[in-house]
Amino acid sequence: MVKIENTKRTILNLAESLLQDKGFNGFSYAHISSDLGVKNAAIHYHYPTKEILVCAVIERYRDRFKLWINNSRVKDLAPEKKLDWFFSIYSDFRADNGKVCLVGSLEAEFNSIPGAVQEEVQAMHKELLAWLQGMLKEGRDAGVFNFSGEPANKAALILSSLQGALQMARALGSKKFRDVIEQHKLDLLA
Amino acid sequence: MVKIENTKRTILNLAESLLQDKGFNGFSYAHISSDLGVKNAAIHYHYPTKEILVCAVIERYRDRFKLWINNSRVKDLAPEKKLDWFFSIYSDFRADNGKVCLVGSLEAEFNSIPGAVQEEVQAMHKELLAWLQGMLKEGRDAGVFNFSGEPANKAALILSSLQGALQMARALGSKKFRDVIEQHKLDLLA
DNA sequence: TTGACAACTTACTAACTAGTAAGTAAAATC
DNA sequence: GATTTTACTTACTAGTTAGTAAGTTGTCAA
Repeated sequence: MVKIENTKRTILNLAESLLQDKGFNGFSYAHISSDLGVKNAAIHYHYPTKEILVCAVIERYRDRFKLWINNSRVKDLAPEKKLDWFFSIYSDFRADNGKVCLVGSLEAEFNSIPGAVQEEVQAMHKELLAWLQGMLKEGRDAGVFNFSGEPANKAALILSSLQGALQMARALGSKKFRDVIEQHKLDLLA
Repeated sequence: MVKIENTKRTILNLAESLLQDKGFNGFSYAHISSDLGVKNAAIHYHYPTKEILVCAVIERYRDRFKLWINNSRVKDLAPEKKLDWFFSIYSDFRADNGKVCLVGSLEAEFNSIPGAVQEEVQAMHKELLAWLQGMLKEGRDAGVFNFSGEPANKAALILSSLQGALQMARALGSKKFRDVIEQHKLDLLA
C-alpha cells in the first residue's frame, strides 16, 4: 500500500503548515482531516494524540536540518554563503504565506503545549543555535565576519532576531523582514 | 462604586498576564473568571467579546508606553540609559514567570486572532519601533552608539531580537536572554 | 419611598475540542 | 482459499469554548 506513507506524510505536512500558520492551539484534527479529505479518526489512527503528532513534525524537521547541514551542498559552502543559505530558510517561510518558524510558534505558546513537545522544541532550538554558532566562528576565523564577543552570543542574537522578524513581518509587512536581514549582513560584514 | 473600576482593571491585568503566558488561543474567559472569583458572565458584562477584551488590553499598554516615553524620567535620559530602560522592560517580562511580549505572543498567532486585534497589534508594533528608531538615531548622532545603515533597520533588528529572545529563553533559559542583551550592547557600543 | 441602574449570578446554548470503540472493506500473508 | 492486518469510517463521548437571556441584589438619585 503506497497510500499509507502518502497519508502519514501528508498529515505531517499539513500539521507543520498549520503550526507555522495558526499555532499549536490554533489548529485542530478537524482542520487536518478536512484538508486531507478523511475523517478525524483517521488522523488519530496514524497519530493517536496531538502531542505525538506535533512531536513527529518536529522530529522530521530536525532530521531534515541534520541532513541539510551534513550535505556537501551546504557543508562545503564558504561562511558567507552559509549565512545566505540560513537566511533563505527564513525568507522562504516568509514567502510561503507569511509562515513563522516552528520554534517561534511553539515557544510563544510554550506554557500551553504538552511536555514532550516542549522537550522537542528545546532540542531543535539547541541544534539550530549550535550550527549557527559554528558557522559564525568559522567565518570570523576566516576573516569574513566581523563581530565582538562570543560566537554563541552572536548566534543567539541572530537566531532570536530571525524568529522575531518573521512574526514582525505579519503585522508590518515583508519589507521589515528584508530590512532585518540587510542589517544583519551590514553588521556582520562591516 | 470603587469595585467596578477595580474589577475592570483586574480583568485587564489577568487577560494581559494570560496573553503573555499562554497566548490568545491558550486562555479562556473561564481562566479569568476563576482567577477573579466571579462567573464567566461577569467578564462578558465588562468585555462582551474576547476581541473587545484583548483590544482593551493592547490599548491600555499603548497608553502606558506613550506615558512612559513622554515622561521626563525617560525622555530626559541619555541615549545609553534609554537603551537600558528599554531592555529592562523585556528583562522584567522574563523575570515575571518567563512572560513573552504582547506583540510577539499575538503575532505568532496572528492568523488565528480577530481582525480588530490584528490592527491593534500593528499599531502597537509601529509605536515601539518608532521610539526605538528615534532613540538609536539620537544616540548615533551624539556619538554614543555605533552602527551602519538606517536607524529604522537597526531598530527592527533589535526589536525582533528582543521579541525572539524572550521566546528563546523559555526553551533555553534566562542566560540566553541575557547573552542576547549583552551582545546588543557590545555591537552597539563598540 | 420609588425607580433606575450597575454589577453581578444562574442557567443555558451551539459549536468545537481531543480522543475512543466498534465496525468495514481491501490488501497482504499464510 | 482462509486469516490476519491495514487503513480507514461511523458514531459517539466528555470536556471546553465564547457568548446570551433572564433574574437578583445593592446603591444611589429624585
